[in-house]
Amino acid sequence: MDKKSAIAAKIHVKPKVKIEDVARQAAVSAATVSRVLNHPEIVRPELRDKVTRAIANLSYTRDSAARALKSGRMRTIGAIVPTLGLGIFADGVEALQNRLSESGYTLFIANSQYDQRRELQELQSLIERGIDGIVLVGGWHGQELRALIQQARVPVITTYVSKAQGGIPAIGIDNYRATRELTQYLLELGHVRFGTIANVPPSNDRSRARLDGIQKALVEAGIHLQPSQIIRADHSLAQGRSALRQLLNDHPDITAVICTTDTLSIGAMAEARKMGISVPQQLSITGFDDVALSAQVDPPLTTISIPAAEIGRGAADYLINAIAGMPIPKSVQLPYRLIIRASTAPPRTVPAGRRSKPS
Amino acid sequence: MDKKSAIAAKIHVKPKVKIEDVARQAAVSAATVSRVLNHPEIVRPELRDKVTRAIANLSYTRDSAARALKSGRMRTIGAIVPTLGLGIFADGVEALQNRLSESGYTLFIANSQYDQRRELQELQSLIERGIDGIVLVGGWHGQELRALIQQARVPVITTYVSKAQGGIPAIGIDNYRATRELTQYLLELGHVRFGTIANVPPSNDRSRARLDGIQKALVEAGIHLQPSQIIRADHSLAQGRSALRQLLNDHPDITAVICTTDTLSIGAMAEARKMGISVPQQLSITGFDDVALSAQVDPPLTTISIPAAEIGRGAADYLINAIAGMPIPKSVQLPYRLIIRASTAPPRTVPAGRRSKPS
DNA sequence: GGAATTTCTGAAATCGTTTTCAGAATAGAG
DNA sequence: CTCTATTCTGAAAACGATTTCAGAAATTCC
Repeated sequence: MDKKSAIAAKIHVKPKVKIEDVARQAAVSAATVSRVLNHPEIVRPELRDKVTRAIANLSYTRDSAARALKSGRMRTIGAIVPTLGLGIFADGVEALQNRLSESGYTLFIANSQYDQRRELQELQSLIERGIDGIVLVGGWHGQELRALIQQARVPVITTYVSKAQGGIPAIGIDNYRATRELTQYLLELGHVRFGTIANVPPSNDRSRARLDGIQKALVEAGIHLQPSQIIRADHSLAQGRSALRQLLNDHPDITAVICTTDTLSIGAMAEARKMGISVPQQLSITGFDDVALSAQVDPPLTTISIPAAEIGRGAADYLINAIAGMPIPKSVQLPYRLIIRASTAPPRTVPAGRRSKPS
Repeated sequence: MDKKSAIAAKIHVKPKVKIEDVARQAAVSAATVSRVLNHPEIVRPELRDKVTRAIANLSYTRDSAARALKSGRMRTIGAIVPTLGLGIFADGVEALQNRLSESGYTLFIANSQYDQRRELQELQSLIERGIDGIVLVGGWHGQELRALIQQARVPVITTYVSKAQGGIPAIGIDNYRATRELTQYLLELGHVRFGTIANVPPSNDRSRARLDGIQKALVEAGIHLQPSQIIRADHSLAQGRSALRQLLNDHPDITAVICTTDTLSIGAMAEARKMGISVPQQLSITGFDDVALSAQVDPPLTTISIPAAEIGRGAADYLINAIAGMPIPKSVQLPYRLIIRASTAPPRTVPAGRRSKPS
């Protein structure tokens, strides 16, 4: 008997409650129920209450597929980030999701693993799903991707960069100016011999812009970096370590190391400690991103702070407005902040000690 | 003239190509096109080719809303995590998304900010969207939430814990056993006086299980922790710092501090360094999670490693199977690993020096 | 109190697929 | 070469909500 009823329960999957059931219970038409749901103000309060009660009673929830089909809107945004493993992206996505959720939108998420091929696939899949808007990271996207977007006629915004590229609007900071300012600060401190650790891949346009900013500032000061003064590294602490080692091996007289990422600089700082080099007395190190950890390491890291949450919120607002057909800016430039902490100091006037390092 | 054509272009939004257009071009019926799309093997190769070509020609993509409406499946999974800011969750979500994507599913993401109220809302929204499966984190969810899930008859899995609770299957590690083993290791090292830093909220059942595991191991060794030996802290480096300070202030003779989270232990280590206490010589510190940073700090942290990526993948597989009606396990227990690094050592036989701390 | 507005409500068409059902075409058997 | 089995294919009916259009009810005005 038990078994039988269990089976029966399983067979009778669910007599899904639909809008007409609500209409019947409230003794109105389906149209009215729909109106209560979508434009409550246009239906007489009396009826509205009856309907609301019936909805609660039957615990009715509308079928979003049917709704999407009829209205042509999925109420859904898609985001493709290189990886969620980076705090800075995770924060942005979280803010994006929160803001979207407030407006009744839901967020689809995908990650590209820094691979353009992969990004394109995920975008394709998202578009097939009929999303209403897209959030991308960075400005460097293939021609194919742009074509796909244009054909799908879906609003897009690209984040963490400040310049619209290929017609895609952007929201973020000016990476180039940021590192340029940071480098100028180091120059003002009196540094002359620099090393740079930049994250790969170079196809990453944010990394590229950051590197350009550094070089620009240096060139303006008459300093030209040799290729061996620029180490490329994966985005990891371990690579930051080995990069610093290599840098100091080739150029023992360097007094400042500029990294394009906090992770790299924290790795570099760890290695410096291991090598017995004191930061910032003997070596200044800077980062970029201002992740939570950066304020807590010893010494606290001088870096550039990116308003990730604002970027996320801004992207959400942008898309919501774009979908609603409201006027939208071509791109939004958010302020970065140069955070000066204790990992930077003027160079020793007579850089000694390290000079004697054998070969 | 330019203007006019621009307007015309704007007005003619998009003559969306639908299945019938493809059918017409291929000179078959809409039904056949649908079949080619969904069960290619049952249609004659000759026709199939014609249809495939027509699809490519018109670059047709099916409307997922209509598809979802008719077939009753959204091909969508929803995940609600406490926050994406924690690397451990971000990694899990990333793995989840990757696996889902391989199977043609898309991932909705929401975050609850560790708030049950919020979690419920997001779940409601996800269910209204007609998702086919749900991924939750942790085992402690309100009665309301369970009712909602049951009513929606959607497969669910809860992650990062190992025991099914309230009928919700789980995939993850046994947090209780993990800290118990870790604590036993410290006991074997010879430690007798312990401090604990546990992350709040206590409603967090993973944190709770970890704390229980610690206490169980200690009690087995005849050691009872006083309330003041257990500090509760938010999940942040800064709180780890202040917790350690408080702990040592109240109990200067402690030789080992067990933290329920790497973040807390890294904060604690930073504070120990500042206080001039050497780790592990004077104080052993342990963490939980094995985040990327833990291997890189100085000294590298002894901790428990959680297989986040496997959890993500496992959750994806579980839901995909559940949706397909395949047999599914009640819950899956994945192995954690005790990673012994350099932040732990036997206690000094004569704990000196720190004793003299004033007050 | 009746006519002219104004405000609400309901019936029915529609969104784009999927799928059932039956009929057409092909193959196989005698 | 006809008759029965097999495959395949197409017409049409869902899926469940939204929205237009027109008609009913309530309100206002003279």
